[in-house]
Amino acid sequence: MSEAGASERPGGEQLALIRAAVRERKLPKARPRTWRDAPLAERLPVARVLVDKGLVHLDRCFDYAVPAGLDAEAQPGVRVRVRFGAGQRDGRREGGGLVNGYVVERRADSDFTGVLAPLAQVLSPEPVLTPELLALCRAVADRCAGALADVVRLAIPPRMAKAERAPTPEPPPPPEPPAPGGWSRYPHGAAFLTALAKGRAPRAVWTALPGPRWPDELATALAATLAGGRGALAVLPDGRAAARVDAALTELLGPGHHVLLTADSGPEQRYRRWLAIHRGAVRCVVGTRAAMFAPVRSLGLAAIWDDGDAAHRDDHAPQPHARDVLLLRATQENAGLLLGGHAHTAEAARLVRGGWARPLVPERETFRAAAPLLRTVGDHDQARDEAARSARLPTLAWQALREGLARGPVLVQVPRRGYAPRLACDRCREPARCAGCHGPLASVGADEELRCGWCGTAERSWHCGECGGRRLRAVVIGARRTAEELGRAFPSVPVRASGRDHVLATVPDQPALVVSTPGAEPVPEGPGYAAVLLLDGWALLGRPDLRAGEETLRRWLNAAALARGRHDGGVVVVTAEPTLRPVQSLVRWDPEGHALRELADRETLGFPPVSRMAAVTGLPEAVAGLLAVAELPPSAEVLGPVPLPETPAGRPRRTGEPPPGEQWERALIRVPPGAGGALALALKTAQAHRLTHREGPPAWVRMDPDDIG
DNA sequence: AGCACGCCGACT
DNA sequence: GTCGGCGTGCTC
Repeated sequence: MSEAGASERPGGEQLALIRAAVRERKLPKARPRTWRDAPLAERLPVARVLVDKGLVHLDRCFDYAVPAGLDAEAQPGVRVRVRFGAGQRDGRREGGGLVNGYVVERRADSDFTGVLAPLAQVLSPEPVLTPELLALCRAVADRCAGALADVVRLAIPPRMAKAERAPTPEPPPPPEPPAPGGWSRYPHGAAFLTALAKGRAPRAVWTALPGPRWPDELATALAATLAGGRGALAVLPDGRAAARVDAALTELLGPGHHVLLTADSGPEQRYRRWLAIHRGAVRCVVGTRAAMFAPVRSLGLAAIWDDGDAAHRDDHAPQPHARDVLLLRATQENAGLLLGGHAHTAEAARLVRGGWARPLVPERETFRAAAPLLRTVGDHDQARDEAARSARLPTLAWQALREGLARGPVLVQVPRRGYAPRLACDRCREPARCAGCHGPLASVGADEELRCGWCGTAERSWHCGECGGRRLRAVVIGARRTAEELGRAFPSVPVRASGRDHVLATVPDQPALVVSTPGAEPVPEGPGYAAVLLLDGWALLGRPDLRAGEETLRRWLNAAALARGRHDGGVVVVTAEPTLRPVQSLVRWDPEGHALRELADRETLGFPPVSRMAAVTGLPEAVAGLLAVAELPPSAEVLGPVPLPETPAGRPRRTGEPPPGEQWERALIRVPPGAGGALALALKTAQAHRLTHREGPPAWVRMDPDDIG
């Protein structure tokens, strides 16, 4: 059976021959091939389709023929079904499963030399993958060394036919520009709102004042953008925070102007809301990270709250970070950007230092009026204090607690279990770092040999870079019980616990002992906590993590921001060495200064975010294999590989973590500023190469890894 | 990933 | 000769 024969209209005799061949199993059973005779679209008969398969080596589009019957509906952006996967035989398509995809472009011709398969079906005429969304997904995929189809899957929720059939209401008219409200407490606050309302694209890093007003301020910025006739988007780290901004926005504008996009809503409601945004019926979105791709029409403001929170990174491949996505959107869609929080990341500091964003910071006086009184209890004070030793609580903290409980709720922040850091200087608590690459030192194996967690170099003569100390100590946690004991010490007040599985949204303005792990602090209903105790800070600070200082300060500031102002008797006590940088930054309430110094340090040490990094993980063979094929940029520096700790039993395994029993390795690759794109491309190409050639077990690639020790 | 291709050993 | 092992490579 020749190609020519197949393209002829088969006569009865030929059909009989084919049937005989099928019966004799010379040919597999042919599917109906009505399309071959069906006429194609007259204009632009080729559809370029993004096939929904997230394989890196398939990270390109495929051309399909557009049957005349689908001509009208097969517009760019619509969902289609196509046959994909099987090869060809005798010039005839056979088999191959139906997969979903998106029409990306209609074309006059194809550069594919073979016979195009036809689109099998247009699933819906809704053009969900708009050119803007496609461009954004492409940029995100490139940045994360991921496949376009994977990113599109994050950006567009699964279709629900019922939601699509519902009629779309008209969008409400733009609201009146809101009053500045809390923004009048910031020197450039009103100007920022005006710029948004006038359709400009201001970019700001906002240091929010302590207290409960930031959701109103965020809502006001969104409303100002709406007033200027554009759309707005705010991404928050968790559902609780999103609900607060949602409530503030409803208070400000009433219902109908915005939607809440969080994981709580079911698939149909989620798609319904997404469609309302896509169709322009709603112009403002408040949500968690799933909202970062929300197709807001003519975006005027992309806002993110507390960008240091780990929840802002999606855990689906290729794990984009909401901050990165919103930065890309602000640039691509010419929108304003608001990066707000009580704390500051080094990434935020970099945007300000480079002049890309302006600081939105209140005057020192305003701070002083809003902030609580901040006190520290160092280890030395603690050791001297015999009386409090039994409760493992220094006198100062004890006093603050007792006095606070007389006036209202008291918050006790306790590190979560499992935050056991590795090694630190016995004298000054500075985390022990590798002399070569500044990675964290850890004691590995039974011989307790000291090795770098990044590059694996053995360290035989460690001494502390800060104080010259030569003794190391393993930093241990014993904090949770302390908090439990506190409850017994105050039997007359109720004890409320808030933690990971058990988060309290609010607490009433009554005396109560509120014990919480970082990030789960209940919002006080009244003016704030009378006192906030930040316990065992050294345990957070001692974590062998690049971001330990930044992260500790972030958690402290977020908890301290819930306290009453000092004029209302609000006190915050932190038990950590007062000379440490994050402790000093807390006491001075200086998140910008901390982030700037952090940024400068990381720059000299060659750390992110100035340098960029990628992590390659997998079985040793996989990591080595990928590194062997990767044509890394010449400036790239490979650290490791080193063995990766096994996934702790009990905790669900995250993507890119070893399955139980497998011993994985990790290599870090670091490039200087500007080479991040080239690094991502090189790693993606290497991935594709290994996958097409079936070269051993798979390796995981992650750009900008968070947990780099 | 599937799935079909092709090129070598045990069987009718 | 032919069936089928799974090593290789492609998917419009």
